[in-house]
Amino acid sequence: MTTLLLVEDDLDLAGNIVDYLALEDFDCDHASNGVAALNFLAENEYAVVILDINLPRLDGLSVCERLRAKGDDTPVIMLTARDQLDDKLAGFAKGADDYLVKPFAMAELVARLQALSLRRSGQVKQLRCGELCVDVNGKTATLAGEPIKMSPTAFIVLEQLARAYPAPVSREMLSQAVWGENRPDSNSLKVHIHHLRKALGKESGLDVQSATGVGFK
Amino acid sequence: MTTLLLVEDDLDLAGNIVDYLALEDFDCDHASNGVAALNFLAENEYAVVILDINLPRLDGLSVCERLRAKGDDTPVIMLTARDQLDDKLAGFAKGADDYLVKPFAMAELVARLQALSLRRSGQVKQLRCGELCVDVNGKTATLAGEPIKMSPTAFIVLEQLARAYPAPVSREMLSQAVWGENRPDSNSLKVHIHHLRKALGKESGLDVQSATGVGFK
DNA sequence: TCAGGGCGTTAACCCGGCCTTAACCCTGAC
DNA sequence: GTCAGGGTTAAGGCCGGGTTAACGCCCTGA
Repeated sequence: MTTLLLVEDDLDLAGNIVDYLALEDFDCDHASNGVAALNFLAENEYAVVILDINLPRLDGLSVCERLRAKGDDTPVIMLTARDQLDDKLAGFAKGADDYLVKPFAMAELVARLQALSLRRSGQVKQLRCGELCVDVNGKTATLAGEPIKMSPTAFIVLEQLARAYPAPVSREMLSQAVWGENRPDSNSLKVHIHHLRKALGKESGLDVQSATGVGFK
Repeated sequence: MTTLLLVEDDLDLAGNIVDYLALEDFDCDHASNGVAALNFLAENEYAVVILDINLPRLDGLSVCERLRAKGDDTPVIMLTARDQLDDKLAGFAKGADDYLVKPFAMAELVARLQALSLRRSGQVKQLRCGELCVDVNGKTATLAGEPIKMSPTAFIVLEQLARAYPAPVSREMLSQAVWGENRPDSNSLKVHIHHLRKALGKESGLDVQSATGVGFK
């Protein structure tokens, strides 16, 4: 069951979508104007946002723009009757991930939702970064086919790095992933990263660090 | 510059796409049949795959299916003349991330490519000034493709300059960005700018100054 | 029950790079 | 000629990451 936000002012259509998606195992929150949408988004995490462009109070393009400005990268699929190329480009320019023109087939909406949500977070059990292959389920990793021996926590760190690859991950993020809230005092993380580095050997990419950013792959 | 794989057997169309994408800073490998595509994918890493469905040797749906079976989750955008709903659903079912029906506008293809590639790699926020490319998240900068080695504070200065480009930035602004409130006494800024200049080398534009305004790019 | 090994944590130490500072140099203007 | 402003360079201190070793815990197997 994945949760998503539907932003649509046509209540009939919204109802249809909610009902249909319920059958497909999607749970919908519903906002009927742009301001409400932003409020929902500020308070909850969604797998995807379905965003109509013509909205009261604040139009969909602006909603998307503000969302991105806040650093939120929740996938957005725009839903609108405007089918001109410029409209589409405007949507993508504001940070949309997909753009569907009304009228559309429910089945296509579902397919696109799944492509955006399922694939993105979870589901993918194998992460690949060049020679490195991380099996999230099996808690194992291989480098150029050779299995890598490492401790559980080292694996957690590696998994985080692999997920974000090639973007860097902050120390904060890594601590969060390993310890949750009550994280230990000292340089434990340093040591784990050190172990990880040693486990990976010198080959392939290593991980780097900066004032705030940390490790690549 | 992002690299992608174009799989298309119509050589005229493929040529057009490659040329057009080159203008948009995409670097394309090209495969003209399904088997070749899988070989490319086995040996290289791509930001996105553009995949025609009607292909010699092995059709696009099968290519995508095998790719996913191997655990590869490179984003795939399918490109085909088949516009029936069932065709689209089949594409998504095989693991496609997007589906574009021919004929399509090049601009839309580019927009969708960017949505697929940029977003996945952690929201690459980059500022460009001619040959110079500044990655705000990764805290790195490249000049004509070559990474530039520089200290954190030098990067902050560069980022400010790149943001304002081509407008000049006041010393005041730069100090604010680097130090916040309690800024140091002496000519530290001068030194950092000097380091930055040296890091950038003599090439491309350098930075200038005026009575109160400072550096361009 | 006890011994051992793996793992996580902590502390101590090393090392390099970065930032700062303080000269000094150069050029252009008055 | 002097002065002011920016540019350059070198020296020194500090901070932070990297490395290593030791300790304690838990789980396992004898």
